[in-house]
Amino acid sequence: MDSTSALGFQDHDHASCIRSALRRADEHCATQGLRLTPIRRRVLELLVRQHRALGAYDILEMLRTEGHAAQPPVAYRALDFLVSHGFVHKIERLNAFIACAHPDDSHTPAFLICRKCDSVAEAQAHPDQGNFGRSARDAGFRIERAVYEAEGLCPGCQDEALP
Amino acid sequence: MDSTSALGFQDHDHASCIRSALRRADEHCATQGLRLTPIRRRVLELLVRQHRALGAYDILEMLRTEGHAAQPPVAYRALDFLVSHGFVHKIERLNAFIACAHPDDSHTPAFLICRKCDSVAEAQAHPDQGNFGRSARDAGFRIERAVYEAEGLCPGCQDEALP
DNA sequence: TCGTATATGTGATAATATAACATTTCAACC
DNA sequence: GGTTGAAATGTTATATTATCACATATACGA
Repeated sequence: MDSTSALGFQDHDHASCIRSALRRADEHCATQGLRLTPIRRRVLELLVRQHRALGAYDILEMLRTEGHAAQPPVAYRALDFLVSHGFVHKIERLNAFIACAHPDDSHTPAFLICRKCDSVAEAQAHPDQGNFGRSARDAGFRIERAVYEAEGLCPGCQDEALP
Repeated sequence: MDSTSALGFQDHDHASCIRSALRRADEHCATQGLRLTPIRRRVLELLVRQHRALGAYDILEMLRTEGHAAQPPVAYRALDFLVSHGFVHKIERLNAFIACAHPDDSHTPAFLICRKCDSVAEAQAHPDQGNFGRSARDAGFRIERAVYEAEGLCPGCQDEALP
């Protein structure tokens, strides 16, 4: 396999991708005094392994098959932690969650969601730039958080019969 | 009152705003052979009048108080119609709906959502431009639809005590 | 006017998310 | 080591958002 891509529609060395994502999370939490408890770490690992967007109830189901207690708050609390510290993003359009592909730098994620195969790639957005940022400034609006999500067809699915 | 603003954080002549929005919808549907049935028109009117984002169940509630039959599909079907023809947008971040502020031209809406007063302004985005569009092109992704939603503070709410 | 497609009425249920409160764990401090 | 307060977890219940399924009604073209 070839090396990890920042964008996500390519192959990559997934085993090392999983290891490094968890290691980075461990290190970040140690540094910041955050508690990456077993459930939180396990939810992150599930998301990193799957490498696609999962609903909270998908995660809950996986936890259950492993014998964890698993009422909905268990999943939502772990996800809240992971999202609020930038390890995971919520994709609003899908009501689903995905492991962050650029966990080191703080950033505004921008998602490219394939409507055919459900793969999701993460790019970076810059809310203060571009037309949207200008509109916000012109309106006197102070942006604190931004959602950028595009739906369409990934390279692989464009090649197949349409639509 | 002063004239209608394209952006939405300013005052405007709301009575004429409502009239013209409905008139434009009537005309557009006549031209395109679409059926703006009484329920669909009523839902559009409710959204235009309120001039803010409403949940499907808020709309349902309003319909009920008017004596319409009002099981959830009634609201969702009307909203589906209005959204699919561009009269109304869904704000994914809020799971709510808002009347389109630029109903004449087909466009990608971009929302500025005030977290304090819940007002929403609609600007325009250009998915093929900017950093996000470039990322999509670089990844070979074909964008068909895009969600741009920013949360923060509107001009009025920035002036008050924070946060 | 007949037939068909579209829209509506209605009951049920699915899918997503949070409230509330008891209990446990953890780490900081004594 | 024991105490304590904050954070995390366990658990029941419920709120919120959205869709399915199927019967009925309405609109519109042939």
